[in-house]
Amino acid sequence: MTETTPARRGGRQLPTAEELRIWREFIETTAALSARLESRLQGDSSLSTGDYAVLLALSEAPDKAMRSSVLAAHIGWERSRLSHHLGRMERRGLIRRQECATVPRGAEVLLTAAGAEAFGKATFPHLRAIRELFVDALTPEQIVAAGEIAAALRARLATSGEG
Amino acid sequence: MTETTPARRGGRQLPTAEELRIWREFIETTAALSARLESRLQGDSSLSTGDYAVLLALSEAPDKAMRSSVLAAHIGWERSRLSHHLGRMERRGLIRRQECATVPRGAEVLLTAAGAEAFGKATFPHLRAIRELFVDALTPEQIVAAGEIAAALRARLATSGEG
DNA sequence: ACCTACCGGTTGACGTGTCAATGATGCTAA
DNA sequence: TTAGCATCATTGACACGTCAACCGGTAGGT
Repeated sequence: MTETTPARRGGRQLPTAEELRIWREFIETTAALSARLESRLQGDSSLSTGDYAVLLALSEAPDKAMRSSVLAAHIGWERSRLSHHLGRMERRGLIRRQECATVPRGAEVLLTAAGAEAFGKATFPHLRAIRELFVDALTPEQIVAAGEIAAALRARLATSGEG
Repeated sequence: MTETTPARRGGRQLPTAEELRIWREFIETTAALSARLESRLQGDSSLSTGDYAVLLALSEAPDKAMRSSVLAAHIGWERSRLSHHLGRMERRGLIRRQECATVPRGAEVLLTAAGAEAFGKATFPHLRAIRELFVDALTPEQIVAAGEIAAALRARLATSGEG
């Protein structure tokens, strides 16, 4: 972090070797962490994190139901992605879809009893895993730092071109 | 970070609301960052980050060639994943596979001229994007902290059960 | 020699994600 | 009225990842 600052290198656009090493460690570790959580959730409940996100949103919805596009916006997915995923979840009986009475061409997504039960059983182990693999792995200061780093990265993503 | 320590809560196993908020922000932002890098690389060079990892390893290999399983170990992939990916890359002419003379049943992966050229063209924009979206988004202290956080998370992943 | 066990690599099934194209339906303006 | 046009959702094609099964060959033990 000391020997060669960007300025000293005269407008260099490329990361240093050390920056690149940290980048790789950072991005690969977070990916591995996601994968591990995914695998834990799968083992504990036969749900994917995608399933979990959908079920969580529906569980918190007033009538355990949401319009498809509202749901997509809520969890930050493209409609196409959600549509594919709902198809798979419907096959497994976790949700149902029906025409929406109020909105033309709207599709109402309903949480089934099986879906609610699966979500209920998944919640505790999932949160415990987050605690074990993330919260307990870091010091309180590191958790704060992680939040700040995420915020800074997110801000950069928002300002740089979406492409 | 101070008001309620885990101990004060009597062996609680679940994250606090604030911890959970940071967790979500952290994991979603890193995923979005990966996706953005992927999309940049795709736009600049028509390569995926998987392609890039393979081409990078082959480029650095003595003869621009590696045995399949050595390559898999080098980039940390399962053999099956690599096999599928090499099939796709071979169809696009980025690499070739041939029987390995020295090792029975071994497969030698060769970098083609087209592969070397695609990698060469991709490198600079890719590193520039890493600098723009990661290095320049953070303060030097945050970069160090990111490295330490990654190391701590990685250590935890290594010690907790692989499942 | 033969049986077995492992090793390196491939394959198939399937879940997941993106992109582009396609219905179906209302809104708006000539 | 009707010709666009946006909106909501679905679909198909394809890339990518994991898991489990498979195959060919070498090596060990009996």
